[in-house]
Amino acid sequence: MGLFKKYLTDRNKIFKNREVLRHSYRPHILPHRMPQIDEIASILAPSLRNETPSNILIYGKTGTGKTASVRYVGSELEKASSQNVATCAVVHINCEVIDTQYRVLAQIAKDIERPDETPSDKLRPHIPMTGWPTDQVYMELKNQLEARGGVLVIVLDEIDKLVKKSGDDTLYNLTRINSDLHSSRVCIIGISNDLSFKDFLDPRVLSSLSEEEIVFPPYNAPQLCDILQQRAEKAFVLETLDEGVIPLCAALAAQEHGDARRALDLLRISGELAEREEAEKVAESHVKSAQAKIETDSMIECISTLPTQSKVVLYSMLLLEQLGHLIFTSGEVCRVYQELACHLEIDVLTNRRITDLISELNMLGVINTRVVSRGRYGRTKEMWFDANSTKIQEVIQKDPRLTEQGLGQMDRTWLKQTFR
DNA sequence: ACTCCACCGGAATACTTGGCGT
DNA sequence: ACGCCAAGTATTCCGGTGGAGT
Repeated sequence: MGLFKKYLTDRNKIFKNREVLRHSYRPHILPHRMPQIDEIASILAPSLRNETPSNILIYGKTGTGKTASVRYVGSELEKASSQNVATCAVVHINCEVIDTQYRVLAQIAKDIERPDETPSDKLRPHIPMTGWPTDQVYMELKNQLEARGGVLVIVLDEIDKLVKKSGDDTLYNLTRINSDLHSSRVCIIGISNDLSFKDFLDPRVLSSLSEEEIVFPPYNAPQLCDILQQRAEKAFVLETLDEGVIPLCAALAAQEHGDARRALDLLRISGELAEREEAEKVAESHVKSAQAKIETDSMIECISTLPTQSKVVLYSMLLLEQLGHLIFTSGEVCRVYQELACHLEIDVLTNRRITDLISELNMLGVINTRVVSRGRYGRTKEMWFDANSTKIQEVIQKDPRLTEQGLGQMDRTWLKQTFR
């Protein structure tokens, strides 16, 4: 009973409304996105006169406000059309969740069902979540579109995921659906954060889909400041943020590709840290700890999901570091790995494979590597940890096969002799 | 049953500079 | 002093395999 009491009382010292800082929160004003919003709006405007708007392809890194902007324009469009004769509707589909042709078509059909359906609509068969041939779903969707008329804007969020998982058939069908329709029109907006997905597309689909292209550039530090400022006013109790907090969050996130989500995470976690240590205000020191926390958290997450073999390779490096080596070569790591793998009675991979795993660890940012040529003594790759490796060791040893007991019997004298 | 993908390793080729021959 | 060689992996290319998904 009394356990949570202290959390209930003076809890609102720092946060007024924490939800405002979450990714799912949708602000009413999107700072520094007016040019993009205006462009989208001007492209979609013909739909209010019952004309077909151009299809749009939108690019931009994560956290640049693509989805939020499109949703904003979409809701404004629906608002405008309700005062107008023409009927415009917007369907928003996240292709990371809905990732097959069947489910995309079914979802669109489901979303355009109107609550005020006439009796004849009631007779219309409901598309089941599974069971129909895809062309039948396609036909049914077409019928529904014809029945409701007007213009339907279909937003395909994370469209690259859809193309990657189930090819470009869906897009092909959707782009040519207009030629089968008489009393209604369809417009497609594709949102992607990966430019290279165009390569997987049929040229015809691509040209039809990218009649208009809009790029969302990353935010710079001052822009992120504005965004944070706007949210902070709603999220935090007045005067609980030190002056430098927001600029620091913005600067750190701007270094990291200008991701607004990252900036909001930083701000939120800074606040949570301050709250936890019952500070009066959020200080810059909290932001720095938040940054470190985010980094180690993602590192821990990353390492713990590594395949066993990679962990063993990483452990080999840790052993070398404990022997006082700050920098090790691939040859050394391979030798330690082989000994280690032998003791653990797991498959011993060849050096060929180890070098691949090392490169992978480098890509993930767990270690740093550098290729060096040592003249007569060959060419090798040097690697080292940059953060404190103790965290990494803790995570690695959570793997049941890599605990101290399992390795206690290992012949460490061999190690010491070889790598003095 | 069939396809696709992640994982694996062999062989060939690329790379770079200290050392050695001249 | 100069230039080529060789060491020792990196890197690339490619083909095989087993398991997951459909």
